[in-house]
Amino acid sequence: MASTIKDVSAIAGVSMKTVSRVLNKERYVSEKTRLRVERAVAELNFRPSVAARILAGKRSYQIALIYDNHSPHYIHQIQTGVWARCIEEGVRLLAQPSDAASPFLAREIGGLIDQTQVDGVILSSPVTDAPGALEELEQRGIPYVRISPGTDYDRSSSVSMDDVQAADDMTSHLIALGHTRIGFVIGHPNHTASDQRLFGYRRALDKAGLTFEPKYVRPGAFDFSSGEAAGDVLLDLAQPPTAIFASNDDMAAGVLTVAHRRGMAVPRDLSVVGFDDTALASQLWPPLTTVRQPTRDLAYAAAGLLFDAADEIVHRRLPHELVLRASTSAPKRA
Amino acid sequence: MASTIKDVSAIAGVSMKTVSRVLNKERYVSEKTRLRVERAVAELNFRPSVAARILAGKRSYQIALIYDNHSPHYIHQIQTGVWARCIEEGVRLLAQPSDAASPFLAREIGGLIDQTQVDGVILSSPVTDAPGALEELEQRGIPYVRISPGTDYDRSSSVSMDDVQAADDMTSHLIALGHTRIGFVIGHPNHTASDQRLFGYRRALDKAGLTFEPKYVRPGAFDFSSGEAAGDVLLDLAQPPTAIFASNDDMAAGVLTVAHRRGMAVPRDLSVVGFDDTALASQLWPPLTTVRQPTRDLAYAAAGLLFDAADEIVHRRLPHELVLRASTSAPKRA
DNA sequence: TATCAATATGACAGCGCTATCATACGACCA
DNA sequence: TGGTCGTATGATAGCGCTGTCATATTGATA
Repeated sequence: MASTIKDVSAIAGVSMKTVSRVLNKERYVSEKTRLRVERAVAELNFRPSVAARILAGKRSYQIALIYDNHSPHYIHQIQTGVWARCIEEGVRLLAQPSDAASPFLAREIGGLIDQTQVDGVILSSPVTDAPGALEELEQRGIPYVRISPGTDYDRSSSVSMDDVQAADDMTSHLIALGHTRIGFVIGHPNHTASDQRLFGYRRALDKAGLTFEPKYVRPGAFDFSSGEAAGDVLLDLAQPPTAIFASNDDMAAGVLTVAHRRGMAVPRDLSVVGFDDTALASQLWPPLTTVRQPTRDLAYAAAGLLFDAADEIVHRRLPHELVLRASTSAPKRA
Repeated sequence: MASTIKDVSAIAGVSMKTVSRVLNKERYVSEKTRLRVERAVAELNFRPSVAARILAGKRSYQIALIYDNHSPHYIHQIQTGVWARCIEEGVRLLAQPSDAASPFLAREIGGLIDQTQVDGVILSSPVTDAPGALEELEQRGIPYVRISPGTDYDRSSSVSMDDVQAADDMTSHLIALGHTRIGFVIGHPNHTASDQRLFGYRRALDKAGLTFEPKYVRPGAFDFSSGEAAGDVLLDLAQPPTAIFASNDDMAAGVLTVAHRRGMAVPRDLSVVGFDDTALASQLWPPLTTVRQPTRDLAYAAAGLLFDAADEIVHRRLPHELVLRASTSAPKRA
């Protein structure tokens, strides 16, 4: 069946340990023997057993990605990014869905570590902010990196974008177009990014000397139907907004649907913008002006931080970008 | 740190082997000792090391899911379904992206098995039809189940839906509405489902006594932009179709965008339908009439077949459903 | 030439489990 | 009463690697 390190060592005419040295790129192996071993490995198409490595060694060559997010696009990009970096490193990725609000989260993470002996963990938002989870990881001394954490910023390395600035940029863009009544749909209350985007919206209004009107701000949950609900309320106002900024693309799609349903033309009668730049944004009609969140790159960078794991804590901030499409224009003259 | 089976056996006052028996639900353990062991396990919060189990035993308590698909929604549903079933079984899932067209696919799968000793493999379309992959699995005697295979139907257990019938149903629905010029956008050539959906479309035309017009059929690739391209060609025809059936929702979104861009009202000027019923379908304007493909359930069932693995080959076929939304109506009177 | 560090290799234990085989204890039948 | 079976438990080996320590072998230096 599958060959073992013993088979390789027999063919190469060296000890098992020397084969192990070659596999792990340890020092103190002569060029000559290294080549002999590598030839034997290739000949047998030998792959070391992960299980045996874990059991015998300190490293497991596995990391876990823990996520709780209901946007398939977001998860997909996170997975893809982390996975790409793992491939480069020759490390296996265990993708672990979970429930950030579950009281058993810490226990589940502990179980995962005991069972798999992963070398490190990547937490994506909002699991990043589950206090039990962080404690569990620290108690076990497992290195971890967080993607877009909202709290305990100094507790671990992390990667993130500047949600406040991005929301500020987007709001300022709408103001620059001439909008003064700008609706806002907040994200899911579990995600810290929600607060930050709201804050950026307010900051931009302040800077422009516009007064913040609570009636123009509606709660949401990052999903399509909460966008619809918020859109309906906003457009029912006596003085409806001329632009609506939804905290993510899914909710923006909901707003767009409401506008269509009411026979409003976008962007002529209403400008709509989102956040994330998921595939959805460019597949809607009209294509959505949005903020490009570098999700894949954030995930890639997070894995990088984990592997480079110097002991110091590092925060990497990746740039966002305004993506201007066809869902925005100057407001209609009243 | 993490406790071992030895710690448990000490506390419970039994041998390691007896603890092992309890963990594996083997026969021949008295009720009394079983309870004692279970109490000790709970007390220590003990989780057996997967690595040690793999190394010592025959089973690895891991299965792999191999996919190559660029629709995040589809992957997400597949992953979710398989994962749900794995949880029930207490089995770990390794999700493995891959490239179905790669000449190294078989070798990669072989490597995965050697490294991880997975107990079984789930292949999702189109990896299901990569001949090298199947050979590799059979040669190693690893049980595998395929989700929506297109070829070698008798070679393994599988789960699938009836793509031909579904496309037939959808086409018949359009015909029943009064459409006679029905455009069709084919799926990605790598996926067998593409052929089957095309076949179903033709069968429905035949049954209704409509002649098949090659000019109404355009190639596609299951992505948004190929839908746009096909839509443009179809709507440029001297006698354009009054309805367009795209082989998946992403492409239907592309067609919808083309229609909007031309100032056509959907469904008044053009009916558009898709296939899959991804989240996208209900987030578009107008909401898309489509075929609900039971992706999550297919994945769940596939994992079930793998675990039940009687030696016989089983094919499970899950029902589809026409989801009628607002993107279809009778054609405009000429 | 003797000494030492740097380099190169191997012998062997043991990681935490499961498989195999041995053993012990009733219960039951002839 | 002894033999046999089904049930319940333990002792021990070993899965395929890596870590530790011991042991060459080299080249440079005193």
